[in-house]
Amino acid sequence: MEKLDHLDRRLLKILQRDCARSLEDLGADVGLSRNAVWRRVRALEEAGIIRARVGLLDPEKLGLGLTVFMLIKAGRHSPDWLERFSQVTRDMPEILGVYRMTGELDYMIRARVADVGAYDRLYRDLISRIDLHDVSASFVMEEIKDTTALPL
Amino acid sequence: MEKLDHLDRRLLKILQRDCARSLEDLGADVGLSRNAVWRRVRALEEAGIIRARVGLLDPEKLGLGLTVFMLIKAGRHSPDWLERFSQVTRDMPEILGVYRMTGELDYMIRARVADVGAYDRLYRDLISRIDLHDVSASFVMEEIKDTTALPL
DNA sequence: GATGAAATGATTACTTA
DNA sequence: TAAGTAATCATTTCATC
Repeated sequence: MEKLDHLDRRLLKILQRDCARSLEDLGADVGLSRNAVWRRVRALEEAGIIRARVGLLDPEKLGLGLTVFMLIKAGRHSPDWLERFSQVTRDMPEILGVYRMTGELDYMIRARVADVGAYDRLYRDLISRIDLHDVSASFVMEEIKDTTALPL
Repeated sequence: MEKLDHLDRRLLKILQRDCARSLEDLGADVGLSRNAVWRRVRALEEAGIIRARVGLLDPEKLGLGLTVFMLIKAGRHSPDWLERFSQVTRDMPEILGVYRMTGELDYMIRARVADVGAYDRLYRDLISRIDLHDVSASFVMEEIKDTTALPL
């Protein structure tokens, strides 16, 4: 896919906030026929620019009121260790994000759990599966902002 | 809305990975007629358990290859300061997440930018708008996992 | 929870600029 | 190459059982 033009950007801007809008509706917003919109959206999907359309659930209502960030030092730094760490964290559904970082801390984990007790179980579970040198947790008291919408 | 049953959970599990599936399709997966699925999904939306349906875009393909976490100490702790901090960060589209934390650091910001230069502009922009005592940045070298799907 | 009708929306083929 | 028109096909929505 070639460069995005102004209309592509406007469509993406809308779709990354609400992907349930009809083509007609989108067309009215950006000033195109529903077909022109359809073709553009399909091209954006095929190019992988739109990676997925997903439902965003309310964590509070599902009993997942606590977000925790875990700051991790690895201890070991072999490729095997990283491979295992990746596998283990990908397999744990409470873990939503795992990032290898620059700076003092080696890795950061973002997780969603019910409460501090559930975090403790997650922590024990994790360290039983993989060797970690140092782990410290920071809990989120307030989510001031949290969006999946990228700047366009 | 009353408690979620097994079928609700199965539907949510599917929808939070792909919300473009047809009702028929979903029904085949969970063993329900399209209409039974329709009613359940609508109830989940009305209860706010499904908060939104959004398109997830590929940050790399949009020239936003760098994720940065900013660890922030506030300096001031007045309600006014917090109000202004919230407003300022909500207004900056590169900033995707802002969290008030327990522990030593007061706030954490998650942002997406093109490169280190773009981060520097974001940083300057932020500190020009709000008084911050201490800011340190950690860049993401590798995204091992990053999902919007909650554990069900 | 199921059935089926009516309304809406998505997709295709074709035409135009 | 990109967009519009119109016909067709699929899906959603809703009344009724």
